[in-house]
Amino acid sequence: MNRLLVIDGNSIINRAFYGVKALTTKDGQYTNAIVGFLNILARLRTMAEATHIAVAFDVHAPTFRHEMYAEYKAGRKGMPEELHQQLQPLKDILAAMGLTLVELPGYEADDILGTLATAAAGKGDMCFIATGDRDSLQLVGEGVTVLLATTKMGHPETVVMDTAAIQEKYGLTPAQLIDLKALQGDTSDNIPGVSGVGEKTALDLMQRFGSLDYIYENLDTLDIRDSLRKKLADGKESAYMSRKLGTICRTVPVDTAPESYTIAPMQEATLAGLLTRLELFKWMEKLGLTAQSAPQPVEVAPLPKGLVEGNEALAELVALALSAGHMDVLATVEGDELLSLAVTVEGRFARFDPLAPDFEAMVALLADSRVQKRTHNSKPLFSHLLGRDMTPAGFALDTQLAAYLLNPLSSDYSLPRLLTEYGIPAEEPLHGFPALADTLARQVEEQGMTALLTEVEQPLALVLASMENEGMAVDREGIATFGRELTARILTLQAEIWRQVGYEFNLNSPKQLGKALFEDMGLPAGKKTKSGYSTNAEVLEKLRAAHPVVDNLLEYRTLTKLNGTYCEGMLGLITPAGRIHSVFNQTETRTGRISSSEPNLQNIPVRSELGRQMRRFFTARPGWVLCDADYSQIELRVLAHMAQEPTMLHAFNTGEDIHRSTAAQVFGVQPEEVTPEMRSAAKAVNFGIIYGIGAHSLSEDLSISYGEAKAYIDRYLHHFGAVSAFMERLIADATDKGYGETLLHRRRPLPELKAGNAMTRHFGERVARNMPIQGTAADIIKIAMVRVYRRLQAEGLQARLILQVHDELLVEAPPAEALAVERLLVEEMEAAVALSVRLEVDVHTGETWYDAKG
DNA sequence: AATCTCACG
DNA sequence: ACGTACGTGAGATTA
Repeated sequence: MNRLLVIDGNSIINRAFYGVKALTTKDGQYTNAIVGFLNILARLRTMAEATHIAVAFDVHAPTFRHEMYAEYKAGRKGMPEELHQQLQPLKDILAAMGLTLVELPGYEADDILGTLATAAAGKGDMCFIATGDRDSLQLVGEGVTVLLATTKMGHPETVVMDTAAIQEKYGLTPAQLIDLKALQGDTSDNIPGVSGVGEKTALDLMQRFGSLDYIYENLDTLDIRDSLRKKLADGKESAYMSRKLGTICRTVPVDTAPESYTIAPMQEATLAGLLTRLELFKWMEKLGLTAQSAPQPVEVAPLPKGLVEGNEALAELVALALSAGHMDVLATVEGDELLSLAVTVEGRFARFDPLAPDFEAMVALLADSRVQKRTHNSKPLFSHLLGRDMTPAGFALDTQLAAYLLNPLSSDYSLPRLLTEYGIPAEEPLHGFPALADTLARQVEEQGMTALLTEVEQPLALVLASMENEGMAVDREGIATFGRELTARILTLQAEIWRQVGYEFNLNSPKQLGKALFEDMGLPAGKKTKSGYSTNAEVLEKLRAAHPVVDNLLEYRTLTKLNGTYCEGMLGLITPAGRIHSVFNQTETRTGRISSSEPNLQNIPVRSELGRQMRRFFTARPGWVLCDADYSQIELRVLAHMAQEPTMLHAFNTGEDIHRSTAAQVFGVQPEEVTPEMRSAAKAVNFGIIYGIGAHSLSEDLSISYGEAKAYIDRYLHHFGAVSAFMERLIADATDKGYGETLLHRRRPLPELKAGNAMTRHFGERVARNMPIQGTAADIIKIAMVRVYRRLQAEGLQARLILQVHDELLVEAPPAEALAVERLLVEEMEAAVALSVRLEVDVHTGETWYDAKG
C-alpha cells in the first residue's frame, strides 16, 4: 500500500511566510517562507510516513487581466512581493529534493488535491492532504486524512483530521461540511451562502437536519423560527450556487498514477547550489550536503584522504613546520584543557593528544614566531597557553574572526558551517581548512579589512583571553547579605501589593499582573503587547498617580531585578578563588562591539543609586585597586569627525560641554543661558541622532508632543547641516553598496534597505545611520585595548586589563602602579586613533568599582 | 522556544 | 491603522 502525501503548496508557504520571522540573505533575498516550508515538510513526511509525495501549486495564466480576475475571485490581495520572490526558489528546491510538483494552469490547488486524494483512495492507497485550508476537510474519508496546519496561540501545530476528528469538532460528516458552507458562506472564498445565516445558525441547522436538500425539501415543516424560514427561502438559489462553488472538484486532468509521485533521489549538486545561494546552510547540513557551487567557487587542491597518525609523523611534522615557516593548526580546548591538536603542513596531516611524546614540541611551536600559524577560534587556545605562562606568537590568521568580519550577521561561525558556507568539500574539517583559510584571507583582503583583522581583531583575541583568565574579584559575602536584605524588603512589598490588589498572584507574571491592574482594579490600560497588556516601567510610571499599588510594584520590579539577576545570578558564578570570569564574545554583535556573558559584566547597574551600590561588591583583589577609564562622548566625537561638522568639532576641541553647546545652537541662546531643560532636550536629540532618530520616540523620551519633537529635530538638522548631509550620505552609500561601514572598514550588510516593507526599510535606514558610529567607536576602543595590553606588558607592570564596557576599560593594579596605570590608560586610549577631534578620557581609581567609577 | 521586562553603553 | 530610537544578555513565565 502506498502512502501519498499531497501538499497544498500555496497554503503551506503562506503559513510558513507568516509564521517565520523575516529572514534574508545578505543580498536581501527573503528566505523565511522557504525555511518554514522545509521545516513543515520535514514534519509532514514523518507524520505521514510518506512513500509518495506531490506538491500542488496554484498557477494562474500569466496575463495581467487574468491575474486581476483571479485575485478578485479569490477575494484576497495578491501575495506580497517578499513572499512571491520565494516561490520559484522553493519550487526549484523541492524538485531537486526529488519531489514531484503539480501545477495545472487554471485549476485551483484544492481541486488538484481532491482529484489526487480520490484517485489514491480508490486504489486502496492512503492519502494525506497537508494544507492550512479547512475547505479540504470535505475530502476526508476512507483512506483520506487531512493534516491541517493551524496556529495555536501563535505556535504552529499540525492537527490530524480524520472522520472521527471532524465528527468530534463539528458533529458532522466530511460531506456535510459542504452543505454547512453552502449555508454560512465564506467571505474569503467569495461564497455568498444564505444571507442572514452565519456560523452558529448554519451549524445548528446541519446538526439537526443533516443536509441542504432535506432542509429545502421540508422547509415549510421545519421546526425553526419563521424569520429564519424566510431567510432560507430567499437564499435558496444562493445556497445551491454556494454548494456548487464550495464543492471541490475531484476530476481535474491531473496525472493520478502513483508511480508519478515516488520520491526520486536528491539531485545533490543542484540542491547544494540552490541552498548555498539562499544561504540556508543549516539545511545543507541537515540534508548532508557539501556545497558544490558557492557564490565564488574556489579551486580546492586534491587532499590526501585520512589522517596521518603516529609519533614519527608527529616529530616529522614539527620539523616540517619549522623548515616551512608555517602551519595550520586546529586545537580542541575544553575548559582550559587542551585535548588535542590537529596540524597540517604542506599537505601532511596529523592529529594527536597530550599523551603523544612529541606533543610538547608541537605546543612549543605555538609560542614560536618563526612558524606562522593559521587557526580557527584562537581565543580558547590563547587562554590555555596563557594559563601555562606561554605567550602565543606567530598567529597570522583566525578564520573565525575573518568569517565574522565578512559577515557579522551570522550566528554560527563553527568550522563545519563555514566549510559548507564557502563551498569547500571536506570529510574532515582539517582537510578543508587550508582552502577555507585561503578563501577567507583573500576575501578579507578584497574587502579592505586585512588591517582590521590582523591589527585589531586577532591581537584583541589574546587580550580577551587574558581578561577572561584574570577575571574580577567579588565580595561574595557582601552580595549574599545585600541579597538577603533585598529579599526581606521584596517579601514585605509582595504582601502589601497582594493586600492592595485584594488577592495573591504571581507578581512576576506580566499576564497575571495585567489582569490584576487593568481588569480587576480597572486602572486605565496603556499600551498593549502582542499577547495582552503591557506592564513595563514606562506604562507603570504613568499610572503612579492612579493607585498607590503602582509605586510598590515599581519598587518590587527594581528589587527583584537586582536580587535575581545581580545577586543570585552572580553568586552561582563565583569561583572558589572569589573571582568571576566573564566570557567576552568577539563574534556576537552586528556592529563590531564585543559582548560579555556568564555573567554579563557590561550591564551591572549604575544609573540608579541603589543599583549602583552593587558595584561596591566588585572589587580589586585585597590590597589592590581598580583603575577605571572611560571615553567621554566617544560616539558624538566620532559623529563630529565623520560628518566634519564645524560647530561640533569646535565645541569638542575647545572642551565645551557638548550637550550645552548643542542646546545653545539649537535654541539660539548663549551657552550660559542654557537651562537644564534645554540641555537635557539637546542631550536627547544628540542621542537620537546617533540612533537614527524618529520624532515619535523623541517625543516619548522627552514627554513632549510629536510636533515639538519634530521641530527639535528639524532645528537640529538645520543648525548642523554637515550632520544632516552626512546622514543622508550614509543611507545613500549603504543603499548603493548594500552594507554600512566604519572608519576601519568594518562592514554590516543591510539587506533591510531593499525590503518592500516600509517598516523594515526604515529600520535599515536607522541602522545605516547608527552602525558606522557605534561600530567606529567599537573599532577605537578595541585598538585602545590592544595598546593598553601591550603597554602594560612592555612596562613590566603587574597591572592587568580585566574588563571592557563599550567605552570604558577597567584595570586591576597594585596601588604602587595606580598612578602609572592611570596615565597609561589615558595616553593609550586617547592616542588609539587620530580624529579631527581629540578623544577625551576620564580616569578614576578606587578599591571597588563603585569608587573607581568617577 | 518565545515573550516580556529590564540592566548596561 | 499602525509603530521603531541603536546595540547587547539574563531571568521568569508561558506555551
